[in-house]
Amino acid sequence: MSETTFTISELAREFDLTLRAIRFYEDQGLLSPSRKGLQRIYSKKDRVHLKLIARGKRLGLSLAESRDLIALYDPTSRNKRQLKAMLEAIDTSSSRLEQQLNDIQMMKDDLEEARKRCLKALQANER
Amino acid sequence: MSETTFTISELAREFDLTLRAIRFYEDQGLLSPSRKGLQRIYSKKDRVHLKLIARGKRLGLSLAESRDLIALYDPTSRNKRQLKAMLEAIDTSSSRLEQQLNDIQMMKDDLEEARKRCLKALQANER
DNA sequence: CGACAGCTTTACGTTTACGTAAAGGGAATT
DNA sequence: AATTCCCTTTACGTAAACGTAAAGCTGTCG
Repeated sequence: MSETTFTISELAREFDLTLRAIRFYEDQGLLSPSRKGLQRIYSKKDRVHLKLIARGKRLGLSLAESRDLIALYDPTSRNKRQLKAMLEAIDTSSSRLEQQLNDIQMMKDDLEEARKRCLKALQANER
Repeated sequence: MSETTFTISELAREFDLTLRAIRFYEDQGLLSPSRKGLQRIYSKKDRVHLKLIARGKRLGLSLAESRDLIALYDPTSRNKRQLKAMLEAIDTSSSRLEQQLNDIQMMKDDLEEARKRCLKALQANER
């Protein structure tokens, strides 16, 4: 659209999401595009949010979890209690990511073995 | 239970799943425990399957996707066409894992930044 | 024997994350 | 003026993955 604003289909294309999905995220309070008449105009901030949502989706996060992560980006001033809660949330997320890294490594190993078995079977099959 | 068989609650504890979930996976054809009267007796193979399911779940896989991965472990003889299809499935899964690795790295970086901001805000807050 | 503990089935309910019409506004192109 | 394109709202529908009673079997412990 311009340098700083985006249409819904531009974002849909960029992040491989449907228009319906993007509107749904707005419904859930994760995006807040402005309007030009009826049409939605998305800001850079909206785009960042959507990027986080898409990334979270690929890692199996729920929208609620992505919402929490988005909140970590919001530079609103907070009191001590809130800040400590944020640090805890960050730790929880980090642990989960570590677990996922582990899972991915195991799965990669498994896939590599499966590939070998497959190739061997193909060779035996060739004759 | 013994060295080679498991009860449903043993597996539930080990993989942090509910009994209901495990029974559901059986319903979906991913597990096939034998019976002792009414009670389910799970084999080592069942346990392996469940481990794959749990791992897949943590990475956001659907049950259908986990089912496909489990099939890669099954050493049934296959024809050429099937073997080629398996290799394609393996490639697809691998690509997805690479994407996830990427996503995790970005998310870790983001979380680290958020943590720093948080600590800084806490410091400013102390005075 | 009674009462838990742990397992079972059946079956309806729920949450999440959208999909899918149906009907229409508004600008541009033919 | 009519078509086309892109966007909109409203609203009902759906797939996946279980949750949650309700009611019953089965072994063991006091």
